[in-house]
Amino acid sequence: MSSANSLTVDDLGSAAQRDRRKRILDATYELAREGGFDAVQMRAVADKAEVALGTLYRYFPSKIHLLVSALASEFERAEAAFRDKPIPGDTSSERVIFVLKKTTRGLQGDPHLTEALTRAFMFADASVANEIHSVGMLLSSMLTQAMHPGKTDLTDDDVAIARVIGDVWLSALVAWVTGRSTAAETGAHMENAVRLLLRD
Amino acid sequence: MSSANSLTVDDLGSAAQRDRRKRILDATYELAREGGFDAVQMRAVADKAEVALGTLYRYFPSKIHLLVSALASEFERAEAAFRDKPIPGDTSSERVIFVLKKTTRGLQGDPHLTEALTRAFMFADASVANEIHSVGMLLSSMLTQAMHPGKTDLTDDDVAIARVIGDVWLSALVAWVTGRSTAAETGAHMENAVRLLLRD
DNA sequence: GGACGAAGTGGAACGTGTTCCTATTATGAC
DNA sequence: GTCATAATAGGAACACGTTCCACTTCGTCC
Repeated sequence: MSSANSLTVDDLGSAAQRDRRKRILDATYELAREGGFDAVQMRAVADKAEVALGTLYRYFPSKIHLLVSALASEFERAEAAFRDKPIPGDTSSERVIFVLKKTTRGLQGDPHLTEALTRAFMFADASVANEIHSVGMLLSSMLTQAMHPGKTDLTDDDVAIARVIGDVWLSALVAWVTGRSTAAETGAHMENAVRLLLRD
Repeated sequence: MSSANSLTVDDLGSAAQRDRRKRILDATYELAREGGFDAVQMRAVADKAEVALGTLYRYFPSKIHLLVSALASEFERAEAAFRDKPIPGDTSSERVIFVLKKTTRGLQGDPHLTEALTRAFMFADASVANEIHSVGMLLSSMLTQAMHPGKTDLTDDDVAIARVIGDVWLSALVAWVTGRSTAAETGAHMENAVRLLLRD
């Protein structure tokens, strides 16, 4: 696995380059949606995005970087969607469960895509730290906002709870994408965890 | 990924076969300890175990099956070690933290081995369900025993809590083996989670 | 002890992630 | 406009997981 970083939008000077990057990510999504992790083959991505294989590797130094970057931009969309509208629910747990279920349902609507992104996330090593960190921050921010809408001075416990919920969510997702549990079990397990952590 | 199962000890008739299986797992451990996931190369395992590549694949239908089987037998050892001696600690949380820290320290003493086993576990798909299930049961049993030594009529909450702790442990482990968090952070995060879940 | 099927050997071959090299094209300084 | 440099194209080559095949050995039943 390479130690270089993926090229972000900000790294790219010209419009042509930003367009190449977008074509690559679009091709990745499409292949992932159709056939999951295994279908995202680097030659296929390059072909579909109409870039050379070497160029693909210049933009994303490995398949894992590529998929985790795709995951990160998916999360950016999700986080942005929650940021504006208030989250329904009277208690922390209701709001957190709302966010989890909504996000999870979104993912479960695209099982192959989710499988591809989750597998990549779990397989990522330290060289993907930047991309992983983005995802972690976004998830944590979504959860703490759901717990305490508008609150900025979060306690250590708030952050710890969000992190535990994030862990459970990830484990549940892995169990689901790898066919070890059903969507319903995933949901029930997450609700259980939230109930145990946020007793309000 | 193949859909067949790994051959367990019970599946194997002759002593020569059990010996082959053991040689394969020993070779796997040795390579994993030296160089982690990437160093466990199927040709290298076959060479070191002195079996043909085809035989290796007969015993373990993929690299993932092989490594998750190795993980399962590691957990069997750990679980057996806890089963006999009483677990020190006056409260549930103390005992659970003891078990987690002890197990984690054991794993952290062999970073490459742990990396190999954890990566495999996280990458496993439904075809590895049997092996995964063994690991899950052993982990859950260790945790519930630590929470309530000797108790047999566990409540749903007991089981749910054990599962959440297991999830956190796994996420922490993944973060550690992929170099995203230090051993100390891993420990602190697990303690936090236990404290939030078991308030006694 | 001979026959037969299962298990094992040795190794070629294939697919896909990754690397690398050369030729060509775009970009920017002057 | 010209040139130097970087970026891209196109594709060969390599590594390792996996599959497959022809052959040999082992265990078992008669």
